[in-house]
Amino acid sequence: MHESKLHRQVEPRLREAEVRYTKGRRVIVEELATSDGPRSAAELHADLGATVPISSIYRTLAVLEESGIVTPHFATKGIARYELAEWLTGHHHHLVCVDCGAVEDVDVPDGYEEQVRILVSDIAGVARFTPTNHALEIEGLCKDCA
Amino acid sequence: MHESKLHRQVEPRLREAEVRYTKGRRVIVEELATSDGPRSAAELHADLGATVPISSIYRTLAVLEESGIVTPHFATKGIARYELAEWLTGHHHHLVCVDCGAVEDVDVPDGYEEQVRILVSDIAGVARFTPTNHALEIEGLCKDCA
DNA sequence: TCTAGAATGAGAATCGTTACTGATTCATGA
DNA sequence: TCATGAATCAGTAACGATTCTCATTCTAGA
Repeated sequence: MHESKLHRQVEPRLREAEVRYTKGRRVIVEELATSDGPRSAAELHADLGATVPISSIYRTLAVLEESGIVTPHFATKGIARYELAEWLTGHHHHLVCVDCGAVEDVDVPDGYEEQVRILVSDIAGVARFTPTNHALEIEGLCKDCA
Repeated sequence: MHESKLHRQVEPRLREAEVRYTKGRRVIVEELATSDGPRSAAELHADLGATVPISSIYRTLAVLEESGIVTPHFATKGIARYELAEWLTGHHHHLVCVDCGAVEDVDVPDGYEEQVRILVSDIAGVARFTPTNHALEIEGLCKDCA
């Protein structure tokens, strides 16, 4: 996705939330857009060469989460990783390496995704649960750790 | 599941790992067996009426995890919840309430589960990923929060 | 029973994360 | 452009979950 297009999508959403789209926030959004999986605050801090204080990263992520720009992800013990929300990136699932903890995004072919949607609504119906989203986490060994 | 049967399953596995199946460990295993979803260390501490020190609970959970008796679960920010491993309870998935944070186990009918298994192995194949397990997390509102 | 190694209890230390504070930057209207 | 107040920033303190340390207690085998 082109950065400018991304910013054009994010900006109105933040304006609606009465939050400024500042340079610091743009940097985080761009960094998340170029990652191929969710990133933790510490990883973003390193990615950006420690140019942004860790506290600002946490604060920015909190603001972006509240505005629906990013979503948190908790597959690994003790740390939260964030990625751009699905309305920006499209629906996808995760490959979680049980060895090194890396998380990679994967797209699911439409036919399969349809099956999953049916499955989810059936299961939820039986349990009197109102589903809003679903996540298929595939655990295993990534190509580096295999 | 009868407690005695459960202990008969757990015991040899711990012996194999050269770990003792002590009274404190039995108490945690029993408590997990009677819960209908994963429990955090703090929740177990409360469930057991603070009779077991919180540090012992963490240590016991770590030992049980290493021996493959329990598996951790991280759907909620900042806290780990544990449940008996699937070889003791059967394969299942989770309903995660985005409002109150409660996690409930749910069984998936065989036909559906087969679809999911095929989906997982296909996706993993494309990404050169070696899957060991998968988890379908259904987020939404539980019957109390709807 | 005795002994060595394992497990436990209690508290301190650590880690990721969040909250707070004062300084700085920004957006707006004169 | 300049002044003003609001928003944001950086740095640090505080926080809760988890891990570590070590003295004590327990357990299994000699």
